[in-house]
Amino acid sequence: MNPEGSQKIFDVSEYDLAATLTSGQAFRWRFRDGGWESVVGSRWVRLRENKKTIIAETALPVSAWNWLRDYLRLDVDLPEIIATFPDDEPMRAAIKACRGLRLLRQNPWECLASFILSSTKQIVQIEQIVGLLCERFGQPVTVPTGHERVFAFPTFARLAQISDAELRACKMGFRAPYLLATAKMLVNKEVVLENLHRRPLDEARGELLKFPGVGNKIADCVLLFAFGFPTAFPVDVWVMKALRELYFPKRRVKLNRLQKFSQTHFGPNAGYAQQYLFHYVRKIL
DNA sequence: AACCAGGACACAA
DNA sequence: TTGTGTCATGGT
Repeated sequence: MNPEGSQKIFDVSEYDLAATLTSGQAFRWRFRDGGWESVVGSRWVRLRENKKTIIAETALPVSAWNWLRDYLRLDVDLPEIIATFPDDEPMRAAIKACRGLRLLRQNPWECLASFILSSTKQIVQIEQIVGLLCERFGQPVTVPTGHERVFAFPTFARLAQISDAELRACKMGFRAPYLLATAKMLVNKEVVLENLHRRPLDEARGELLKFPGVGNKIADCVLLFAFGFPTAFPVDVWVMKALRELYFPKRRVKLNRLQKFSQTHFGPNAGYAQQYLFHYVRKIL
């Protein structure tokens, strides 16, 4: 393919790349030429899946692949996770419909910024906004010869010096001041994202809630998709629909009640269960 | 053409 | 604590 780059074959089982990369946890993966392309950190990468392998290809030489193993969480034993799900009808249906669905481990800042931009937006629109942001303010990364230009996710230091108007021009609307203020707080070290994964869940959530535009739902997304807290359970409109229609049919249950239910019912890997429900209801509704 | 989208926030009651 | 309007933009 590209003689300058590297290729690596990972042995995997129960890993559905398409489901994982399009399930609304990451917003920068695109399917092209038979593979999934994105930027992880500052590296362009293309992933293809065979029966029992994932083939990774980079544009630059790579000596160690732990950055990608970590991102894809290749060490996770999925059947072991699924075995902890509650044994009820909705979960059985979701598991059956989402074989191989995984959670990623994303960069905290990119994840936080992306989900600040996600509120009351459809996934396709979030992808568009994030795409514009990277294209306009991100550092260019090396791509295979002849490939279109690709950019890294912009740093918070870079975004902190961008005007409100420039951000709104990326179609993010009222979310622009939230993103800008968040970037500035990070520059000033009012909140530090590093090592947040070592803190207790509630403390880590408390730190994330300090950012403007971040409430419980977005905080839980970052806790789950970036910091790897296995019980974080973001409840958005889709998960709310899933919980209402699958667990409380024909009863008008309030969001607060659903959140309490989610914290007690889904076990030590509730976050994974949540992702299965999310992906499941979006397929059947 | 209405309705809705991986919400958060200020403000009522 | 629980409910309502508002914010910006575009897909379905």
